[in-house]
Amino acid sequence: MPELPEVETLRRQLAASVVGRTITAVELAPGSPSPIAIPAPGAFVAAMAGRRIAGVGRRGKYLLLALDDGSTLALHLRMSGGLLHRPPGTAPEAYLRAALRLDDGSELRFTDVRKFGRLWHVPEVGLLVDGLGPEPLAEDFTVGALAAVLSGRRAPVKSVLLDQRALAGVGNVYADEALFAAGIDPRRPAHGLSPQERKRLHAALRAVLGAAIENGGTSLRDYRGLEGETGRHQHELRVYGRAEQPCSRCGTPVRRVVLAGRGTHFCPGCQK
DNA sequence: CTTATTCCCTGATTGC
DNA sequence: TGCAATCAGGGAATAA
Repeated sequence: MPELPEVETLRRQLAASVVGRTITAVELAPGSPSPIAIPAPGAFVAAMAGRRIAGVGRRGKYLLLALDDGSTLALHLRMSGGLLHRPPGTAPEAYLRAALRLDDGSELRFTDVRKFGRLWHVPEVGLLVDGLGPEPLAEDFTVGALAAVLSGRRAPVKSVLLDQRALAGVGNVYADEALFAAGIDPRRPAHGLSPQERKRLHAALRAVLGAAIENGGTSLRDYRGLEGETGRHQHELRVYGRAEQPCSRCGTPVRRVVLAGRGTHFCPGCQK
């Protein structure tokens, strides 16, 4: 499940490999639903040809390719989407949904088993990302900013962390990991955290997300880097996917419950 | 405004 | 061994 660290890993790889390249053609695999959200597929293909990739950004879990005419090609991998940069002549992957051919003959390929991922071509990127909450790794994301995110929210703190309008980029894996690192029970009402707990959660979010980026992301079922390589952060997970196994810190079996419709992992011994 | 639930989609896993 | 039912989950849509 690509979350902020996985998308950021891809962004950094793209910055080093495709910025400055020009898109010569786009190929879309048949099948529905179309991976192109906006505009209609035909218009999308026509608009891409001849555009130079001027830069690559990220907002939450959106990857944003800035094009030379000021428009943006946005990509969201959702559950099982992948982005690959392949040399000329590479055989097509299974579940290939879209390919951007570049002027050096290489291809940027979007694959997606479960077909939830989407691409958008928009003249103004704000239309897509303005509703997102703050970036947890931004310099101005202070403890106070986290307090503002949590205030007035009676929902479980994990549900709020997953809410992209509250906080951008955190998904199921890193929400569980950050709450473990902060020693907070994911079921606690968000507004009930003490100042000390908010401080711990703030530090934990930034530490966990930062470490995952340094490790090139978490490769569980689906995520791969731009060259198809696996990340390394799956080896650092403390609670996610470890139900019934002893907590690495206190030995209590890790519990799994369902919260916000998502599998939620925590240590009853460490997280109060 | 809030929170909870359903749905999309398909490979992997589980149950009989 | 085979086949059907269940599970996984990001986010949009819907319900309350």
